[in-house]
Amino acid sequence: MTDVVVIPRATISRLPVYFRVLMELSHMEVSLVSSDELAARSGVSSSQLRKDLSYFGEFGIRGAGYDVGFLLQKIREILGIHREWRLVIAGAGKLGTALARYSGFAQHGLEVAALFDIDPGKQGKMTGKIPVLPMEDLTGFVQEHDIQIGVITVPAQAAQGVADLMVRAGLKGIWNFAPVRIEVPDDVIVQYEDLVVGLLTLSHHLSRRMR
Amino acid sequence: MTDVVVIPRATISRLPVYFRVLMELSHMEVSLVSSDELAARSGVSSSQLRKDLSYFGEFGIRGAGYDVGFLLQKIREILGIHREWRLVIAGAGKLGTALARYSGFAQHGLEVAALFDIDPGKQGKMTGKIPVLPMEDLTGFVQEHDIQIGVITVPAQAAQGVADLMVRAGLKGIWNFAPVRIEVPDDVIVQYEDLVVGLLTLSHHLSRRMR
DNA sequence: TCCGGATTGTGAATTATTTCACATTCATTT
DNA sequence: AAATGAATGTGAAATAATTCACAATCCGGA
Repeated sequence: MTDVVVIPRATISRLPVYFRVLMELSHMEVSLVSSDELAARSGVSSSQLRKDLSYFGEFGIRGAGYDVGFLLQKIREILGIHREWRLVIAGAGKLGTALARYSGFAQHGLEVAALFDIDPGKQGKMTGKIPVLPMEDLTGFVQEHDIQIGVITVPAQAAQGVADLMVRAGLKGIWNFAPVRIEVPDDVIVQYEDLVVGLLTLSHHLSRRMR
Repeated sequence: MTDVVVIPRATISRLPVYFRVLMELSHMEVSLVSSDELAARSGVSSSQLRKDLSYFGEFGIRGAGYDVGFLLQKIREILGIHREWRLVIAGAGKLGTALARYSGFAQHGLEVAALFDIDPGKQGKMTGKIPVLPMEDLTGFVQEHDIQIGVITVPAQAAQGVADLMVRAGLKGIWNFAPVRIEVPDDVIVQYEDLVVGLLTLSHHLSRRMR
């Protein structure tokens, strides 16, 4: 009877926020921060913050607060960004190329190695420093360049095919922007991202309020 | 003592998924669907689906299922997309221009009217059929063209200034891609969208599993 | 070395969300 | 018109997440 500690989904999604705030504090040369201060800057309650961190260990100093550098390193480890991840993007359309050039990733140890597309008109071009390659080269590229994560930015109807390709190539994590569920083996993790959800949530609240 | 029905956040975020599945069914000329079927296609349990819909009314036919067209219309109304929304995007960088051209919006009655940027090098150009205008023209444009929603895709440090501008222009809904909290009056709704969260969530799960 | 002030870490209480299970209701058949 | 079968709608139960509140502990000063 080992009791498995289950970490709430929402806790994980708040860690990147804490991380970012800690980075700011670090740049401001702040070396110690209380849960009250860190929570306020992150937009959560201080008990929420402390509970979130408590799932992973005891990182604070009672009576004092948290050492910014130390906590930063701990969150880095929890989020798995103390190591580098390399990723490829399938679909060199608007979204794929925008993501490829997005600077937010590099800041977190994430390197976009290549884009892939079935359209020969896009192949061979460069998006910034990143090459656009034929989709059929994905498997070889992934294996040669030690890639771990695949990003899907192709149209919905092509998403399952691309996912299958990524699974066969050995990728263990898929970040899926196509608005469809995809089927993958149990050892592959899929993270869904649906931009329309956010906008329609806003639309819903707006239209409620204007009613 | 009127009991206020509070609708779970998560319920709202599932409606766009149901909507999309219903659209597919509609294209497949399916006119009646059971909660089991609709739920399975949406990746939720059937009781979840029924409970979600029950917050808004009784839309089904006991013993039979849901009329696809009727439910589609009801969800359209709940999400506020039975009317048209017009939006402007502040920040004509990678993300802003990618969003401007994203076809997913038009499909939901959302029209991107213009992009705004402080960089004169970007002003005057067109992104598809959408003009890129100077940031100082935002207020006038919003008022002349009856815009309701503002999208922020500028760097974090510029986000608050842009939000202030949008508030002054009279926008009541803001979709914020900048990774910072912004301060707005109570009558303005802010929807946050942080792409890094999804990727770092994936990174976390991956690194746990590889441990 | 002891004391006072401050802040963490965490069980317990509360609140929110999901699932269960079945009474209710509707369409269809006889 | 009544009986049958099927699937919704929904209170109640179970589970999950958040907040509360305070004991535990640490820092710094006397």
